[in-house]
Amino acid sequence: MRNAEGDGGSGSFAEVERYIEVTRQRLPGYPHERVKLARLVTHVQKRQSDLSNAVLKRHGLNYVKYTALMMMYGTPGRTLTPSTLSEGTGEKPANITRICDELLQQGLIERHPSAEDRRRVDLHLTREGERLIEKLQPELWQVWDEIYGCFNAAELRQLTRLLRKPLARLDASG
Amino acid sequence: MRNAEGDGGSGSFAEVERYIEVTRQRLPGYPHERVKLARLVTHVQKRQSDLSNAVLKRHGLNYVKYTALMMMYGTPGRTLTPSTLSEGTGEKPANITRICDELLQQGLIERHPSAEDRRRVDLHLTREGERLIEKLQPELWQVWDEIYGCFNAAELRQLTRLLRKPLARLDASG
DNA sequence: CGGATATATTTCATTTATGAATTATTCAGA
DNA sequence: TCTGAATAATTCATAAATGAAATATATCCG
Repeated sequence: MRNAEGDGGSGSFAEVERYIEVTRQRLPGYPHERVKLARLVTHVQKRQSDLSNAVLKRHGLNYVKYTALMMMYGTPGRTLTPSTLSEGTGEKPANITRICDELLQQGLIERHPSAEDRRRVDLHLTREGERLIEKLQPELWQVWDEIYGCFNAAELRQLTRLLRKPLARLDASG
Repeated sequence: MRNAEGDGGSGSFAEVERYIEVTRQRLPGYPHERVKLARLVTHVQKRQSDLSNAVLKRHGLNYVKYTALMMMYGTPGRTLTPSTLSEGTGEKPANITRICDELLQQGLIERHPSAEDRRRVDLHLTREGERLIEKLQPELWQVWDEIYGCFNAAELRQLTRLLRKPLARLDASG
């Protein structure tokens, strides 16, 4: 009743693997393992943002806004700048501005011109922002459990170690 | 190997790891490994879609449109339906409709009512679509190499095996 | 010092993606 | 057979994200 694809067997990704396999046979040299990995990453990412958005929506947030708040929460002084936020979330600066406008509207952050560098803006998590974050945690931990609960400690370490590699590589090469 | 792999180093993800660590100290029970993994997945996904979009843009495509075309290319008969596309790409049906409108405009696919089930629509890759795909491959393989070239065969297998797990799990639980 | 260049943020137009409602068809069961 | 539920696709209003240009400040170096 609740799953859209019950009969297909082991889930929608099986289908994806099938068409990658056909393509591999059509295109000599097709890097099917890398492609499959890329598709997996996309799917997992979609799932995690869909699931967490479902939770966050009830509290007037979405995944990006929440991540922004969490970055402030995890910063000494609970203050950082839009560019740090942009790097940390992967969102483009223009989007960060919009996100912060909204968080400001909601009273979850404050915006102040930076003292040291007047091009900069300091974004500071308000007490209300902190409270919201703390209230939210249990629901989100449940989401992470739902998605990543299938991994034991060793697998988590393994995955983390591996997925860091392509980021380091790209950082270096632009 | 040419990557600057130090984990205390320059990459933007080091910053992310730092704030996760602080948060971990503030919030007892914070599932920092799972959170870190989630953030990694987001970052890697962003990078791969950014990089491939840069290539695809030159050919009037984007990552989703391209994936849609590839799914058709890898399907016997080069024909499938919007719902298959939606599952395979992770995009919502409304977006698939829009995507297909555009691909149609570009002459890369055709749309026909399905014979067996008249609710359905058959999406068929045109000869021109095929040609575009084949022309594009070398450039894209370069992108996948740029991102995933850091992995050897064993690591690719490992990652693929691991990342399949959360998808299977979510498929089952809705 | 002062001009060129780089960095930080924002604005605005546009592209891309989603939710909710709608239409059409199929299917399951009384 | 008929009726209600499920499925497939689309439309439309709206949200979310981006690129490119604009603004303001900082830094580099003659």
